Amino acid sequence: MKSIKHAIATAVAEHTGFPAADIVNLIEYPPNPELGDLALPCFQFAKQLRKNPALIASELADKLAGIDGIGNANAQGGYLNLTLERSTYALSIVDRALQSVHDLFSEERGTGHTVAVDYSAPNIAKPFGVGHLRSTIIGQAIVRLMREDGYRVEGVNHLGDWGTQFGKNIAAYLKWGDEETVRKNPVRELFKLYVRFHEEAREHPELEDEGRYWFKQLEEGHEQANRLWRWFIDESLRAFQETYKTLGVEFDHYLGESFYNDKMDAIVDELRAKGLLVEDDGAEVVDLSAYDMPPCIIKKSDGTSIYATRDLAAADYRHRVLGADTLVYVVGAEQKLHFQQVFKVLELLGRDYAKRCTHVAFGLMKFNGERLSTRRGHVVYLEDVLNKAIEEAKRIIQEKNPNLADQDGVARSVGVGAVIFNDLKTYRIHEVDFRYEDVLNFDGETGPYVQYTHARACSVLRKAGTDAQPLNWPTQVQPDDVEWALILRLAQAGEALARAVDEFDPSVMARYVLHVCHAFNRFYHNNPILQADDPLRAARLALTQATRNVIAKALYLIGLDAPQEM
RNA sequence: GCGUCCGUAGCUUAGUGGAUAGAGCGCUGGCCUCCGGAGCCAGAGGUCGGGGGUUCGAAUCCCUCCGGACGCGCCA
Repeated sequence: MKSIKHAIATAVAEHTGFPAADIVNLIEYPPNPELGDLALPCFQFAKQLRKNPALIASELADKLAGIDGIGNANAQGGYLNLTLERSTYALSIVDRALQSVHDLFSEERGTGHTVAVDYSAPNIAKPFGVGHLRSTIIGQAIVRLMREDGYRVEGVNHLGDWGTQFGKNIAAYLKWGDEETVRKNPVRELFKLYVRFHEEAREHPELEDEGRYWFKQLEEGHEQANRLWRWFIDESLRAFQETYKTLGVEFDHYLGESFYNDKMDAIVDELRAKGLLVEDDGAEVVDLSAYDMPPCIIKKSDGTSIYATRDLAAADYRHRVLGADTLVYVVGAEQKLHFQQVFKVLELLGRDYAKRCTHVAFGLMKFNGERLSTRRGHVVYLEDVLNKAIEEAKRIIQEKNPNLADQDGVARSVGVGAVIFNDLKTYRIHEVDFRYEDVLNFDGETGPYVQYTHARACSVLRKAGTDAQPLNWPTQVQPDDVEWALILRLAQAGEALARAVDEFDPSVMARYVLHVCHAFNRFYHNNPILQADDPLRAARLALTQATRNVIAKALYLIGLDAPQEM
């Protein structure tokens, strides 16, 4: 699609004197396919050229009719509408989808860049709730999308394994904990203790001091404190790995906050040497009032570190050791100010990568309209959600496809896919009110719908037995309207990837693949494939396989499995 | 109070300067002697939160008001 747009823009630039690069962005898809395949509104040119838009459009139509690949050009109410030569174009798109679907999606725009993506980052000794789902799967999708676009990507899990909360964990465990009970169900028991700590702290605020005391002990290397802390981490990590395995999520590095304990002094010293550190109420801060921001606390008044300090050290580590020139943080929108402060401090430190830091914010996840709060023990366990979805998938399989092999495996792919897709399909900044009735509905714009479409295409190809034969679109076949609509969708894969990457927004890809599926299902419904006669049958089989490749790739990019049967 | 974000059909939402505002869920109706009905087709349902402005053209940009969420120094 890009090359044809380019050819059009070049010709229009010649005629109007406007830069071709700007014209490319003006080209759009007409609201109604009867108008044409591509359109260029000519209103912008009117002022400069001192002609009315309708006249410009019709002059351009004459000019463009001769371009290779353009079947028809006509003017309509200030718009220049263009129709492509269907069979030529069908061959080129289907061929690319069959030979190398990667090339259909990617122009390798990220070549030469390394990006560190920070995602998931669950807290040790706390359950993995649905709230953590968003960062985890948005981040995983961004990793795959950027890799597809040619970036070298380092996925980092910035585990919450340090901070005052562990002082609280330790204090609570020493007060009320019992080794035996914790050992049996570590995350759940530790969490119970943590919640109790906050409940009792409401009546006895001195508990907070006790928590801070134990955190200070931890930072100063107190032996028992460190042993307990290590234990909490081992147990939690084991539980998290299970969840990641179910979700199909992977990381290149597990680098928790504690990893930076010995790397913060360098940053603090540098801040001090550059005169950026000032004392304020006993704490050491970077004053950001010149940028209309509250100060960034670097050291608390009791001398212990804080998350901003760790984020600064982590940023340097990702740049220097991991080689990243671009840093991406997939973290909730409520931390927006924090990241603005950290990025500003990096800039003040003279880090050249500071301008290539992005906070990919997303909206809060609520449950039945209520805010989830780990402190108050209000959590929805992700494990429970996934299990329910998998059960529902299994139930539907038994109802609709009882002879399917590997029902458990497929039910897992479909159930998990439903949960992931439900989260990714909406623009990430919106709040999500998690409701089982939505997640467990497998009709309409859902993961199972996309997977079903993929399985259906696979089924046709299996029956045709053509998997080994080279397929392609025979040029003597003219695509009909339904086939053409599908081909045009496939042709937009590259635009979908580029936009998803530029906006760090997987929902772009999720919506794209929904459009592909709808176009394919329409095609499937209207046009017999296997019973067609040969040039047509070959064409439709090729289109089916091209579509299957595109769907499979898109599903992979947003982190869903693509079962061949379901 | 200040700052940021969000407000589009009953619900979830797409579209962020261009043609009659597009989908899905739910609701109503139609389509399996035919490649998988987790599908396809059609219908009802919209003062694009209100008002003002900029523009040939505004859901989209600016101002203002209303509603909601989040944030605003030692939690992350």
